[in-house]
Amino acid sequence: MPSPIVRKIAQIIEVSPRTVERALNGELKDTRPTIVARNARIKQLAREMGYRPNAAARAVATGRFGCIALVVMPEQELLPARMLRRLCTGLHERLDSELKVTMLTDETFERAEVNVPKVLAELSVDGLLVSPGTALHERAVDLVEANDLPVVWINVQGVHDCVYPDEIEISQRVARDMLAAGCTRLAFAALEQSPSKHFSRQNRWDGFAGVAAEAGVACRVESVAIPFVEQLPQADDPRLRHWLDVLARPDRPDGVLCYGVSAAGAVLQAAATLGLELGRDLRVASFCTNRPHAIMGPMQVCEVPFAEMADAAVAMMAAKLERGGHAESCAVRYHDYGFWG
Amino acid sequence: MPSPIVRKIAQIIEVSPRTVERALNGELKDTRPTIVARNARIKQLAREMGYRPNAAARAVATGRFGCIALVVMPEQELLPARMLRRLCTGLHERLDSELKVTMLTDETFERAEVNVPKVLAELSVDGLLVSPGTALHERAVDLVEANDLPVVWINVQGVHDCVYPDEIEISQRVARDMLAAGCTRLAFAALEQSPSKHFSRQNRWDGFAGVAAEAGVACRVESVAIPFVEQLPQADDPRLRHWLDVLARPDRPDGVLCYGVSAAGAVLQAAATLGLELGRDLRVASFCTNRPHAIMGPMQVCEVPFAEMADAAVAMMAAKLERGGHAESCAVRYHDYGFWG
DNA sequence: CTGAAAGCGCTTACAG
DNA sequence: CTGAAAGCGCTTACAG
Repeated sequence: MPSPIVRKIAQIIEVSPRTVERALNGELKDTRPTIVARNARIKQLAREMGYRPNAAARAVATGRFGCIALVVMPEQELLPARMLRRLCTGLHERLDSELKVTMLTDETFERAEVNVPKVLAELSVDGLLVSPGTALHERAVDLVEANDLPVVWINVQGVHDCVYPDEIEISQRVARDMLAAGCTRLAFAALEQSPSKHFSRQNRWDGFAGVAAEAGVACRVESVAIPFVEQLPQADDPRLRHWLDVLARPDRPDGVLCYGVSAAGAVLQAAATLGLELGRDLRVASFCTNRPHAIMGPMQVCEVPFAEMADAAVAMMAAKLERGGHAESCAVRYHDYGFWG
Repeated sequence: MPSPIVRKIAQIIEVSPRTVERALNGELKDTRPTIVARNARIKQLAREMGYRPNAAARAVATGRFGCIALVVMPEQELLPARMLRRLCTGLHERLDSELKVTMLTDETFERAEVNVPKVLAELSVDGLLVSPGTALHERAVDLVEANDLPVVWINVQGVHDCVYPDEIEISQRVARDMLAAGCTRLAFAALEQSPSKHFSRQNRWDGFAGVAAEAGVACRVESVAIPFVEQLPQADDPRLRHWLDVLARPDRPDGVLCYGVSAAGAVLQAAATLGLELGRDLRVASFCTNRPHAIMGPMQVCEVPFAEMADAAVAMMAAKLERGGHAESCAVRYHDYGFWG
């Protein structure tokens, strides 16, 4: 049975409810003025009476939900607003779909069958975008794959159905730029904790060190172990101490690529403290998740291309929804923006 | 008609489909071993056959969607992951609901009736959480209120249905701390562009300057005009130049509260350049949206309590869903964490 | 184009 | 507890 509002409109206009629905859906292509006017009247009435089509009812009838889920992990800070933004608009434009955000918590993993999020336990979306951040829990993979919905993995490196940044290419670019600028002792600044499990850690090093090796230039890792703290960096931060030490050596590096801004902050501050002039004595480049708004110092910043990854993920989802099966993974290129102070 | 899987299970167990559904929903409280075993078998079969209840069908039947929308604006970077996290878990736990994220784009505002997002144009959620960031577009208010769903405004200051941080109280606290530490010339560091329209701009100044005035201590605004750039701060950043100038004066401030980390970065860097010792010559405090991971220098950081706002928003939504009508607005207290280098 | 019917999968309400 | 029926609001498919 049609909704009360639709029935009331039907009564007023003196047509069947089905005709009202057709007019509302724009299914009527009759161009005769009478019909066109009637349809306009129907739409007008619907607006006045506050009619809104029930998306759930349509989903039941069509079997499509018009909704895609974004599955994320709780630890991660890796949910940049610009990615969310592009996912929203991309899904809207390309798939006429909305975005549901779900989180896999620790509880989800612990109590097996009990705490599965509704998106995975019920039928309510047409596909899954999974953005596990830096820590891809094994149980998460199982949970997602237990579902038979189309899946696209974001920022995960795999043979198919993955969208990830081309970390190697950008790292090579940075290394070449440093060499071209005359650097002779390269270093890769990293932290030892969690992100080390993420492919970006290895890829960034491989690309950077690979170019150095080819050129016969020294390159080493400077990795500081600090407990992974959710708290602010401290005044006697171990990262800062480490870099004060490294940059004081006679054979100090003159070109440093930092895994993230956390390491970069330490390098820059140490350099400033030691009176090194950036751009001359030392060149610094850093990856970052979000563009830093605060002044950090003259360095080159490589922003992880989350917006472009979102676009690629939507495109891949569209292809899978249409054709089914697996999709070829997609490495998204960094568009770095130079910034040599 | 029940779903094919349910019917098949019913056939196997030799009961009616309705009984299968009851078992699956845990509606059966009969403790007789035979029944208990049968129900377990039903659940087992459902699992094996990959049965998942159709959320849309349930929504049609019950009139509840089990979903809340988060409406955000595109310009904003104000969608901290921790807020999203708490919204997800809070809605799940307190309302057994999920979260749909929608964005109001410029197109939404321009072409009136055409580009209304589906969440607002259709029936698909039980309520609206609106987080407009720093720029509350007037059309956005209209669009949201045209809907008759329960609404909660996040980070908006209004008489009812709003959840926002208590900017005045925290600013007063900072001012008192600075005075207690012996500061005699206070300054509020701000930028002139967009956030100035947000209530936080006025409130932070009012709280800070109010305490200074009461104590008879000088307090002024140092507001730098820079074009609102989506690009990185530059080497000869106007903010930096301004603060180099301000801190070089003989009557330079010795206690500075910064509107955000963008301003704070300039203050800290200028202080370092001029050889001022933080904590002795100069005390700096700053608001921030996201906890900075990079070392910025010894200062006090007031992190906008987005997680707590999310909790309050969920609680308010729960209340409105239950009781209807308006809810009293809720000012969320900052829990600052001192950090004096 | 129009209308009456059946169907989507689930829940509510009512007999047995 | 169990089952048959009706209903939620929309779409698909089929006559007129």
